[in-house]
Amino acid sequence: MSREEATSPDVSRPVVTRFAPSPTGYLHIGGARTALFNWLYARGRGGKFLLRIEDTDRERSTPEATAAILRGLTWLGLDWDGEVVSQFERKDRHAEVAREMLARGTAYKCFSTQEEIAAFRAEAEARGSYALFQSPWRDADPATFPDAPFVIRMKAPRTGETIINDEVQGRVVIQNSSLDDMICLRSDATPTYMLAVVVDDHDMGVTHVIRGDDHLNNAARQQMIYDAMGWEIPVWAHIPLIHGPDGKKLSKRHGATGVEDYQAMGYPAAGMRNYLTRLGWAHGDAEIFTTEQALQMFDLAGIGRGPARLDFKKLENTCGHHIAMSDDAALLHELTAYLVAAGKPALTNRQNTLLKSALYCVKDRAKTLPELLEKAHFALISRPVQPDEASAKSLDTVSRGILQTLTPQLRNVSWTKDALEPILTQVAAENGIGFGKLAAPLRAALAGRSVTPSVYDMMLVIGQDETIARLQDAAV
RNA sequence: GGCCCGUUCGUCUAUCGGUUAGGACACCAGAUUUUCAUUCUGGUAAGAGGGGUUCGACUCCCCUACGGGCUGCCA
Repeated sequence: MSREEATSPDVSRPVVTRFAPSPTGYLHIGGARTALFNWLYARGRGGKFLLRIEDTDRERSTPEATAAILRGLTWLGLDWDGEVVSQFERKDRHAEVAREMLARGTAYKCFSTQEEIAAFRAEAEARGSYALFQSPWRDADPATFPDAPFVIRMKAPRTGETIINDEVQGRVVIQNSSLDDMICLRSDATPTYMLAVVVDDHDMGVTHVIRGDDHLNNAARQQMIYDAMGWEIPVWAHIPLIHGPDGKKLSKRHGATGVEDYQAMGYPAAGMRNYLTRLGWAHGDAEIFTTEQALQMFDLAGIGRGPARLDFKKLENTCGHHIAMSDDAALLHELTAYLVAAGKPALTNRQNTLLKSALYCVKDRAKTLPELLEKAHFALISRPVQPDEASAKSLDTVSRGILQTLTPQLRNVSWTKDALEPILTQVAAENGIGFGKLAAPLRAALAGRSVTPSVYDMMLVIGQDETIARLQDAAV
């Protein structure tokens, strides 16, 4: 199979992967998944995961974007090794390599101006054809060089083919005749992306380049630079991009595209990781798994070749499982971070304590953090309880009367479900109503909601005194 | 325009020439439940189209369609 043949592992080298975003905006969901795949691959193999900010485009790069990317990765729990590398700061090294290519004869100085190149293209277009720009300086005699600005271009082979052995895409053959002599160093001596990635990946010891498949074609040009410098080519893995629910390329039109938006919407990081891992990757029937399990299972062979669409329902379902699975302390911690991210007020100590004791009965019914908070509403509020519209309806005069007869019976009982259950059932029976009819006003009185956990759980969580007080409030 | 990549239920996917094409989400029906939810049971639902190769193709090859990418002194 081509995917197996594509493998050229060098088991003697430890795995080094990297995530290399350009800081032109927030960390979008597709980039987050790319980072996750790199992280999983490296960490699952005892390797290193590096972070490099591709900030060579000074016009569009901002420190705010870099900060947002770092925040996003941190939230997702994707920790990187060593310092964050700024590509811009390595520009001297890039220029050095360009000069070395010059010395090796694998690159050349090109004095063609941008106007000349534009004119060349315009002419080709006017003829209705398309032609690669071929620099007249490729084989020029240095004696003819003008005293003018120049760029350094790769002296790319014009015949033959370049073969990309990709772990995901298989063997991809690119005709060299379809590639031009790309610019490596601009006339202002700054490197282009094409040169900078290769130099950085090489210098950083990157062994596996896992990135979006929009770079698949670029890999051929980059491979030429590796060859020109006599460097070892990394293992390529070009993964399909994520699309919106409508199958179109992900954009702002689809709403939330930044990972921080997801945090603010209350998706737990563990659920997010699980969902993103499964998006475009599979390992048999594994659906819900911990990060430790993902680390064990993740491999390049499991990555699919088609673009995957975002499915919020499945995201929610996955997150629901993770909320139910996570331990209370971690959940509370995450909840705190969520409130900050969502710009909501923090919980008081009292609320925290009550919420903690309420978790057992709300954890497995929430798919997101705000949903969890809503289910735990009864534990977060203090008297007087304000019933919402739906629950207020069940507090009519009849049910108020019932609450009045019930409350005194709650005073001298041991506060356990076993002791409370017979009392409530009996009160319901005495009034000739089903238990459901009694539960409704209880919910309204205790939580001010018509949808809550079991009334027993609520009573146990808030305690005897608070229960009686809330019932008395509602009974008058 | 040229080149490159992709295409299995609505969605994420399994399958690596021989399966009643499996699982998950969603959806529908039923059961459990003091509400909602959870949980449980069952169900609907797929190989883009057309040619080959082969005893046999979802799987290999070609063409078409559709989607995406690259084709910048952007990354």
